[in-house]
Amino acid sequence: MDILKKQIIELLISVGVSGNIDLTSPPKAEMGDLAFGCFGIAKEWSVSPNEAAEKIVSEFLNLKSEVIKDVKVFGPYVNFYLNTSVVAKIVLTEVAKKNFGANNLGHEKKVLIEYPSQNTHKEFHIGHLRIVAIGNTLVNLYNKSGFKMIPINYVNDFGSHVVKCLWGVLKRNKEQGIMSKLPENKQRWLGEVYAEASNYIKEYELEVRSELDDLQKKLEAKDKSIIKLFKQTRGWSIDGFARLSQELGIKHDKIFYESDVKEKGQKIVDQLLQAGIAEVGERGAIIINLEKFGLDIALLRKSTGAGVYLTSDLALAVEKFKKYKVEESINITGSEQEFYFKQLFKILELNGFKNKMTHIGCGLVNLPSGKMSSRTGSVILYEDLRDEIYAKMYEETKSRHVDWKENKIKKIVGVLTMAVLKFTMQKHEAAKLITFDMKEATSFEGFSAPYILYVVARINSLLRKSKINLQPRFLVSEPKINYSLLTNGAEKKLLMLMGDYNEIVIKALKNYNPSVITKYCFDLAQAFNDYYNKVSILNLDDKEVIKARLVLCRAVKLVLTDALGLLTIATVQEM
RNA sequence: GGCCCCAUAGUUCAAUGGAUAGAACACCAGCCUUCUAAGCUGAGAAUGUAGGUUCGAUUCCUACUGGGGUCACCA
Repeated sequence: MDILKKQIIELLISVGVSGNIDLTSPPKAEMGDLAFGCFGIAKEWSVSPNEAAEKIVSEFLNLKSEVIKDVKVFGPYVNFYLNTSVVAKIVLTEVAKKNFGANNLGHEKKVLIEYPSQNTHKEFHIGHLRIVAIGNTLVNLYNKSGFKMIPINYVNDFGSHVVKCLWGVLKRNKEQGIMSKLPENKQRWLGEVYAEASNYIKEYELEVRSELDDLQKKLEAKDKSIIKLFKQTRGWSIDGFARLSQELGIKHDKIFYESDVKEKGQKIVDQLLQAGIAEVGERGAIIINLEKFGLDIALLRKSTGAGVYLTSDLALAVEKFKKYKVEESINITGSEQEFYFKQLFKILELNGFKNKMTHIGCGLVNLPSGKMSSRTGSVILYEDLRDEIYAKMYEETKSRHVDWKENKIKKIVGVLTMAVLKFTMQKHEAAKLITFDMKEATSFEGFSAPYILYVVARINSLLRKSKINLQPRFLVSEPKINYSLLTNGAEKKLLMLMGDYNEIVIKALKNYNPSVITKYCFDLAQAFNDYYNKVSILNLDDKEVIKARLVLCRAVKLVLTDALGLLTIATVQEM
């Protein structure tokens, strides 16, 4: 498609158009395939956009081009009607190439990406799922764009949430002797204990404050009375995360823990204090005044001497660049941490840190009832959502395919479940808050993963039933295909969409927005369903037409599979 | 209260400052003796309010209204 656009842009230049030439898609198929808006050039020529369009079209009548079938004026636009067989040849040849849709914006540049930065001793809910889904896709988008991505995670295993959770475990154990009869999913159990404890603490803060402070001091001093329980519970969380990472397709190069960098962070705080950048605040806490930057006051060290999240993050920033020598570091978190990251980056800057750091704030996942809150129990855990979707999907699949074996159903339902989870979390603009609706998430119609996987399954079925052996994918295109047999509007629409893939990848990357990809998958799948319902692909007399259409169908499958792959969504043969 | 973000059909979401504001769900009317009906076709339905910039504003600016987030011992 780049090739195609380039040809048209060159022709426009040859008739005197200059500047940044951008070709867009007309709103309706009857209005052509590509359009050039004459607003900019009209100004340059000191005529109205409509006059400029007329002038360009009259010049075009003298030009000859294989690609362009016709050129028409629509008000201020010059619209091009393309020769479908030429488009087919170009697009289908491109799609068959290895790594179709890739670009080289990155020039091998090394970039580090940190997500989802969750905590041990706490629950893993659907908000975390969203960050994981988006993070995974960003890694893929960067890699497809010629960057060398290094995904890492930073797990906070040492904050006051750990203290609260341990306090809760001890309390429960004392009251119920619970440690001997723990459930299998201990990571989840810790999350429950944390929620319960933190709820209790909020209510009876004054009574238990000193107990908590004492526990935190013991923990930081690695006191024997608590360190064993800490290590044990920390291990449960970490094992749980490892399982979830595997399940969700996260491939971290390394996992940093707060306990690794905490002491280094404290040293940086000392330096900041000595340099006069930080100061002593209320009750002897160490703070840094960022009011002149509009960033209020940040706490670097508690009055008890204990560090906070910021303390460790200062050291982590240094460590990351030292270890990986990357040109940029990206953090993906929930948008509620935007202010925090502004403070962090400003402090690093004041400390003479010059490396490029970017924060991407993903919109939170709300429920129809409002914000998720473990306090009121209105939290949807990732595992619960997964199981719910799996159950519905299983029922659906079983009722459709009574003859399928249990193993086959389970395998396919497993793929579909992950697809639904990831698609749901990426169908909206990444930065925007979403309202999660269970009913919608477990409905498998319309703008959803099954709709798209269904198209891939249909194409697989066509390819199986055709009994025509197409060339393997990477032997470029089909040498014996008669592209002029692809003529109808639905075919052209599919070709034009596939031709856009390259630009879609770049757009998604530049906006840090995977929803550009989900939307694209849906558009392409929808165009295919339209095609599928309009024409026959296999039930035809002319074998050459069957072959040409099959090659087109296979191209759609390849592009959809690749795009879904960016979203870390796998496809199925049948469903 | 300060700062940041958001406001589009009944609902959930789209739309680099450009053509008649697109989808999905829900609702109503149709399509399986034919390649997978998790599909397709058709109908109704929307830019919070008031200004401004522009040839042109859902998009940019200002104010207002409503919602969310955040603002040193939480992460």
